[in-house]
Amino acid sequence: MPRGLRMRHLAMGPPWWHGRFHGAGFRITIPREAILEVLSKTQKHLSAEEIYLAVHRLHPAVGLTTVYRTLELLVHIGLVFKFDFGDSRARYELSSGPKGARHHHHLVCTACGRVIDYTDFIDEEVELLQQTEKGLAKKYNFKITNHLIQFYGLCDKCRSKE
Amino acid sequence: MPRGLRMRHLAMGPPWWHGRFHGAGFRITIPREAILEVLSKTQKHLSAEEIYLAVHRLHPAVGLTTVYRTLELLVHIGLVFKFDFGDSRARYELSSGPKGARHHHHLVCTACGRVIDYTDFIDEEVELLQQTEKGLAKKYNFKITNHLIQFYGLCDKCRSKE
DNA sequence: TTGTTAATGAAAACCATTTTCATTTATTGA
DNA sequence: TCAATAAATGAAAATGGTTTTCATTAACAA
Ligand SMILES: [Mn+2]
Ligand SMILES: [Mn+2]
Ligand SMILES: [Zn+2]
Ligand SMILES: [Zn+2]
Repeated sequence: MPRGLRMRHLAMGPPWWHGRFHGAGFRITIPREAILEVLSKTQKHLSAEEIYLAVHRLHPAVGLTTVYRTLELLVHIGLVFKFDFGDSRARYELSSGPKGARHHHHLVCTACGRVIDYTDFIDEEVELLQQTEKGLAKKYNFKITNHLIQFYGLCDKCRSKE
Repeated sequence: MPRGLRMRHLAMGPPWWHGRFHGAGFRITIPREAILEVLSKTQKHLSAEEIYLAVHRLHPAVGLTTVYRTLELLVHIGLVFKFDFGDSRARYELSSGPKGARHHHHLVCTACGRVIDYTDFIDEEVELLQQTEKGLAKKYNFKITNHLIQFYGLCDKCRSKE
């Protein structure tokens, strides 16, 4: 028996997100495992095709259609965030890992497309957002579930090229 | 001589945005006039096709291609904002009128797609944003030129249908 | 008015995403 | 363990908003 594998399996247990799937009545499949694997191993904001290419290395049978469908599902159950950074394709990012949230917003360079995650000033932001959300909810009778904040400008490198 | 017309013309002068065009070396054309006319007469967030249809009533010769090209130009020179509210087509809005800015952000209903402009809490927001932008500019050496804030949730009507 | 060149419109191309449909596979309960 | 069943998948085609191409038109400086 391959001891290493056995031990690793025992030590790891099923991935933390299995519960989310079973709970919602969805099946755990190789494409889904692979896509979550890819997303959990990067800090980047990958497009559907980039995810497809990464998955394709280990699982050449997985198709781009399935990547799109899986991403839609993951967004739907809240495991993944979908963003538009203005490059005419959707970008995806794991919403949080097993350890918990890592809430952040984005800085987008309008020249080269670079995207920077930032977590500074989040505290003040969160406070303002809560206040704003409360006020808006009352005034417009809106039930706010989410928000999007992005800053646009020129990054370090593109600034010096001006 | 049609006195009414003459007087109106004298009273109005050339539209306020003509200067912006000439200054940037762009020509003033019927399609461009018509598109700005449409945008200045609505509070809605129109799609390219909706603008095209509205322009088409008075100027049937104007094509959809020109609408796209003009909108791109208007966004480029800062007269128009382009938004993505998640309905898979861009939405456009005049950035400000002759009287000055009317800065606002958006509340988007994820059920029916309704978009509400809001201007409340903008003061506090602006303060936080300035602070945040300053901090981010320093930390990441980013030159911030713009920001996007949107809240998502369920509107009045969609809430009661749940 | 005229010459230059930007702007335009129709049609075709583009391309990220979605749909279709026949096939495969995860799950369940006998 | 093994069918039964419905969910999930992959290939190919379709979709639809947007962009490109290219011949024609028109803004405007001289
Ligand atoms: Mn991010
Ligand atoms: Mn608005
Ligand atoms: Zn850059
Ligand atoms: Zn609604």
